[in-house]
Amino acid sequence: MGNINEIIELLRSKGLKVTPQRVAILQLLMNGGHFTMDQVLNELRKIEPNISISTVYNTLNTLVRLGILRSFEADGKTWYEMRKDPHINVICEDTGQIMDVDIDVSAIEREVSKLGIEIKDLNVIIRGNCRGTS
Amino acid sequence: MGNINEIIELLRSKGLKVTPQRVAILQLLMNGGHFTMDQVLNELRKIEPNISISTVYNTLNTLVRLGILRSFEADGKTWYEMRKDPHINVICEDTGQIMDVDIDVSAIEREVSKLGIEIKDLNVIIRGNCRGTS
DNA sequence: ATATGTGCAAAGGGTTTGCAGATAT
DNA sequence: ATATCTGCAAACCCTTTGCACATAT
Repeated sequence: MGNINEIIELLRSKGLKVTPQRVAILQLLMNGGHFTMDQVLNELRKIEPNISISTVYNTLNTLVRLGILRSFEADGKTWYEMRKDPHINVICEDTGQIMDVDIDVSAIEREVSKLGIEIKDLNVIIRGNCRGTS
Repeated sequence: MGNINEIIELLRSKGLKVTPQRVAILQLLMNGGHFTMDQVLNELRKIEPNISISTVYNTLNTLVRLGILRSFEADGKTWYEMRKDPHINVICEDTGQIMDVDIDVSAIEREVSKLGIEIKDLNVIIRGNCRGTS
């Protein structure tokens, strides 16, 4: 997790320059979880104290465009996560946290494709109360 | 569709005052479709030329809070629609339009409930290309 | 050497807020 | 009569943009 050589390889393969900022951002996100720009910025400042808002946005948006990250909007902010198998994002109204729930959504994809719609991205966002789950 | 007496009844039943602005907003949304605040404002100004941004926001947010409308976020904006059976919102990247696709999502609801999560709202948002569909 | 990336500050777009005057009950 | 609602303007996020300097290749 967060393997540096893997990250360098990934950036190079996409034609991106390998900068400390980009490596740090990818290391953070590769450990899993969901982050807003603000959360990324705060974490990154521990490692790269001078990293700027625009660099974080630039990087996140670039990585989304290249398909490395996914983004979705909730609570008035954009959230970023590593792109992986389609899943469900559950937003807990008590804790404000977002968690992944791995449920098969291929039935929905199949139905929608049948209608002639080419799916670029699928987001299942559930707002709820996760008390009872840890 | 947009039955005025029905709307008046609805507002009264929620303890809201029946104002021309609220009636007009509900009439618009009861005909179906998805609207941003801006779209609502533009439509409403045809009927109530002096209606203000804050009134539109106030009304939309109040109606969401009372469960009459649903809202979700996409493309940096909040979208509003009448609350009805769970369905899928497909955002067409070409036309920018949002359309409903009625697909059963109860399987997902069941799975998530099993995990002890109390669902307050379920959103399935698909970004795609609707060429081929009309 | 040079194309690309970074940091800063300013601008942009959507949404909320505070408040005085207006309106529904 | 009065609690609620409306409209206006200002304030508040979050995100993007322009540009000079710095850095990776």
